[in-house]
Amino acid sequence: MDRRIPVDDRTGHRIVPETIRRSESRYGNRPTMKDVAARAGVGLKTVSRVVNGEPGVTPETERRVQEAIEALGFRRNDSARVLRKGRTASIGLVLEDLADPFYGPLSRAVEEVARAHGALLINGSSAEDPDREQELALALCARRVDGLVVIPAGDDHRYLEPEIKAGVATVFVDRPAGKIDADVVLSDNFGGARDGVAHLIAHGHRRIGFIGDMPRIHTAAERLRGYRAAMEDADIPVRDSWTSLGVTDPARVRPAAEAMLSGPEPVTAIFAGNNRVTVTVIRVLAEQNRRVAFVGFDDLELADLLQPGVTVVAQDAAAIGRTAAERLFGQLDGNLVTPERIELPTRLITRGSGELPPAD
Amino acid sequence: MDRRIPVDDRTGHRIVPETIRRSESRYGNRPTMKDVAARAGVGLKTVSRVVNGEPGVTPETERRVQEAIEALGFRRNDSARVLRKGRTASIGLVLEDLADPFYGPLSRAVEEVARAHGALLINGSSAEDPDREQELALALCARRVDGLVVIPAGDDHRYLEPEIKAGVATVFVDRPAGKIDADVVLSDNFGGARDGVAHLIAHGHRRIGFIGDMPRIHTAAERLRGYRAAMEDADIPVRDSWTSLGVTDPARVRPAAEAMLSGPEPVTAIFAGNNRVTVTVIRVLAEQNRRVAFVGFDDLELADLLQPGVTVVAQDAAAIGRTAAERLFGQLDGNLVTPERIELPTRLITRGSGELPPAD
DNA sequence: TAGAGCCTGGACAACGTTGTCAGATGCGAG
DNA sequence: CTCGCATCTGACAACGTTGTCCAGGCTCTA
Repeated sequence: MDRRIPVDDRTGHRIVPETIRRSESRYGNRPTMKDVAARAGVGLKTVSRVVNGEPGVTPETERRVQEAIEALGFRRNDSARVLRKGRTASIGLVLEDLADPFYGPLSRAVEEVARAHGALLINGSSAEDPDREQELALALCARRVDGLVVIPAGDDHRYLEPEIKAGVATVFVDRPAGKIDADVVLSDNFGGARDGVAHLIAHGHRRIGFIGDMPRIHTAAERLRGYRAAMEDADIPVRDSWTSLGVTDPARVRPAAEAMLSGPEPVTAIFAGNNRVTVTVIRVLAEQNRRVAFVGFDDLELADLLQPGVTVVAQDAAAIGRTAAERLFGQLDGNLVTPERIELPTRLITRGSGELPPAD
Repeated sequence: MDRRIPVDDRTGHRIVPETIRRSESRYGNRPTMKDVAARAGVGLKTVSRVVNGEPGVTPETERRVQEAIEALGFRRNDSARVLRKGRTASIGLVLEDLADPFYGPLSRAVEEVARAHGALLINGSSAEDPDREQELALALCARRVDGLVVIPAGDDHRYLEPEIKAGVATVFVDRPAGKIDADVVLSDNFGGARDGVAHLIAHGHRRIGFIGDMPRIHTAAERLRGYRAAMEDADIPVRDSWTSLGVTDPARVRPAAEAMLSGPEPVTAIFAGNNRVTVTVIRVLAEQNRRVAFVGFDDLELADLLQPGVTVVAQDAAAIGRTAAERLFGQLDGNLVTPERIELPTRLITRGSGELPPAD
């Protein structure tokens, strides 16, 4: 393959014949409106009119144009359109991890609302990394998405200020934005956790463990606060050994749970701060020979089929996504001006594990 | 809200004063390279050079430009860039439903590969509707995505021919493309189902039920074929009443399963054709007082915690996504020319339900 | 000190589309 | 026959960026 390409001695740039250069600059050579116009024997603008269904074209002309479009396999280049019109009819969604079952329905809900508004959804996963979140969000802004739904990984979103000022609609989801004033849609994490723990207390438990994520994550902090509030409401002092923070991966949740269950003052019930923790705790509890009550935050598929059924505080991921997206398009339509914080209620689903009495 | 907008009597177009129109045409007024150039007191191209890290700019000039960029909150408009360069550095993913737990990891895997190639991922759900699939795929092509990963809903993809000819890299996933020749990445549905059913047979079952989706769906047909092959290999004639096709929603799977389990020749084991069927069948089996063996296609979270654990034929969604995406970028790099069909192996995970003996 | 060569910077066209506006055409009325 | 009007059509600029190419200033050497 000695197909040497001549090089400009001075600049080092490759010198390529016009014909080759053309086919190199894009894949294949897509027909443009100009090509269609030429083939149909009409003006450029007439083609544009036909493509966009604008009035003022004779049926006969339209037919000729349609024929040419068909024959050439023309498809309008939306990039160029966007450049001209200013709006891209696409919105961005920055979430943590699309593989997480919580985000699938959320993303889908956002997509459905976007679709109803004629917009496409571009999404990316931050992998819980603030830098990557920023990189992604800004890349989406560079694409000139009309709006941005962000599930924050970091806690400083001032980098979005110029974008918001420039008119990019922005809604934060699941956790509030850091250091800027913006719309937020989230679950009532505090209330949900408080209710879940109160549920355990109502069933006679006093020594209740809490395993959650790092408190620097807003949801984790709120749920911890809910746990503490419920305990305080019931006048139960909380032992340090009953709470485990900052662990979510199985290898570390397991010993944390086991420690709570042994110790001098073993817990009789555990509240899990999120779905990943829940899964591991359920595993640990299944291995115990005494029955320990359990309530988890976030619902799980098949939770009702386990023995006992898993009682959970459920969030409605789809509702959150829908609300956020609607808020976003509300901003775009210019109806919404002042940022708002919308808290969606959670729902306690009792299935058995949370109703077990203390095994003292 | 009587904010009437004057309308041109003739065209019906809204007549909007220039000032408003401008702010309507884009949100806010984003600074352009021209603005940056003016502020920094340099030429347009110099700004471009700085933004793209091209050589040939004095540190001092670069500093001035950076300062202006900072001050104005400039961000390059990638739409314009795309128009000029021909490539969008984005790929499209058309899947069935992002809320389905199978597609989350798949999508995420595609995203990771895209990211490694500096591309963004735009995805959309077809909701298993062929028209919507086409609409989505073509919308993505209009955006000039560099490539397209499609999980087919329909069975005729000739509408993509002009796009493929124009250079849009295309890979089909999970099911082969209809009526066109293109890359496909899928699981060994036939082999997986055959293995799963053979596993049941090996544990002594002869009356084995199959509940699957409509055979017009390729995966469903292949799995059915696998079921039949396994039965035939063991010289077991299949009763019509043992197979139920075309049902996936719980309301219809339930009676189908119950019918197989009663009847004159009740099955002693059931093979489920996909994850949605699996969930319902497990529910039905949990209510039975005799133990029925079970193997499902597709893994489930918590499958190991059920009593008994659920034996499944697992697909590796992430591997499928990764393979497809790599194939896509392979096409884009011009390495791959002839379409190929790549089948990924499935894995039988034994957890108990599939090892139950027949309860005759 | 002049000339050659390098380095930096900027003017300009082009990407494919849409908005504006004016020209062409056809028809009916004066 | 000419004018006016309505209808249809097309030339042209602009969107914001990048590739090409040339100019001017600098350094280095003879």
